[in-house]
Amino acid sequence: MDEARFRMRLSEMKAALRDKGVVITRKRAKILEALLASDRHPTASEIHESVKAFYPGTSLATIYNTIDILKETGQALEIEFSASANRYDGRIPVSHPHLVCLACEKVEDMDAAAPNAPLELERVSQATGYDIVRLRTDYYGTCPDCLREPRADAANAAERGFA
Amino acid sequence: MDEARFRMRLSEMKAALRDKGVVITRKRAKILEALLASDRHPTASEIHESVKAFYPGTSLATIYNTIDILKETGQALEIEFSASANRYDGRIPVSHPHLVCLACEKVEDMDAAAPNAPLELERVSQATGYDIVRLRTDYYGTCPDCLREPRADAANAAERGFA
DNA sequence: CAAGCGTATTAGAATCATTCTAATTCGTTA
DNA sequence: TAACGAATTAGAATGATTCTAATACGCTTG
Repeated sequence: MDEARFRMRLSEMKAALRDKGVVITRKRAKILEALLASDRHPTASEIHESVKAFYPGTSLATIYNTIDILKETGQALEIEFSASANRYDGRIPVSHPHLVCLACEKVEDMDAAAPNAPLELERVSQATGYDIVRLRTDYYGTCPDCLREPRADAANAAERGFA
Repeated sequence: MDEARFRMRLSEMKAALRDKGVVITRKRAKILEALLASDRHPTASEIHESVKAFYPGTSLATIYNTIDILKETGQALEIEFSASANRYDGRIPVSHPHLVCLACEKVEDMDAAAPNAPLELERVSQATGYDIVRLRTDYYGTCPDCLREPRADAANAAERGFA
């Protein structure tokens, strides 16, 4: 990311926050910079380390706080590796696409139009120089049941029980 | 999943475990059954609840233990929602495919041949009846750097530092 | 410049899933 | 039945995230 793009994106982010009435404090500005400066898709803790170099007293909570605002305003994408409990599939034990219902937390197999995984791995390996061994595809949304009977929480999940 | 498929898959799993010298205890058998019986892609804790109905004294550690064996033998697929720390992308704040290096834990954007997300969401919504709002695509493997200079651990990640 | 107010920030506790540890129990075979 | 290795256990440890309640900051107004 070159200097010009960096600054353009940075002011874009700040503008988006100000539009929502969020105050851009010096610490928050540093958090945005740290996020943009890294080409590693940093963790909250990495951003924290980076910001502490300038403002030693900064708390991790402030990082999470600012990240929340960025997510809410669509200015940062979270790549979730720590969302909730892992799920297990014993029926089809190889990579395949899943549908995740955000309302009832159901996870379904998406059989239709599943990409041909081995071929896809090969294609991406060729294209990127990686040795790709696994592919993950998840679609997030609301399932037909929950669309019919909307609820704010995940009560459906509990209610449906485990069987 | 009908009864016939259930039993077929169950004995397949047991056979695979026995092939590796793993003893199929009664508890382990129940764990396999609970995993297969659920059409919700259960969590470890859900499996635990289910098994406890038959063997009340069962420890969660036993569930994880058995799941580990299933993963190692390729008999269960883990859908990870709890793997490590979340990562953040401020540069491209909308869903796009990522390459994840399992050696150095780098996360890169995969620009080439990115699917057209909005169209893809629409297509899957149509096909499934879900209201799909988000798509996640991750390719896991080893990056070119780590292929050149192989290490068993994630030392690269620390070494490269954060910038 | 001081007072007051609302937001930002803080340290540390709480939570949750997972992994680890060290002791106990089980199952099989001699 | 004894003995051995594997399975299982409870509980502690770990790590990321969220929560909480108190403090600090920055702005505006008097």
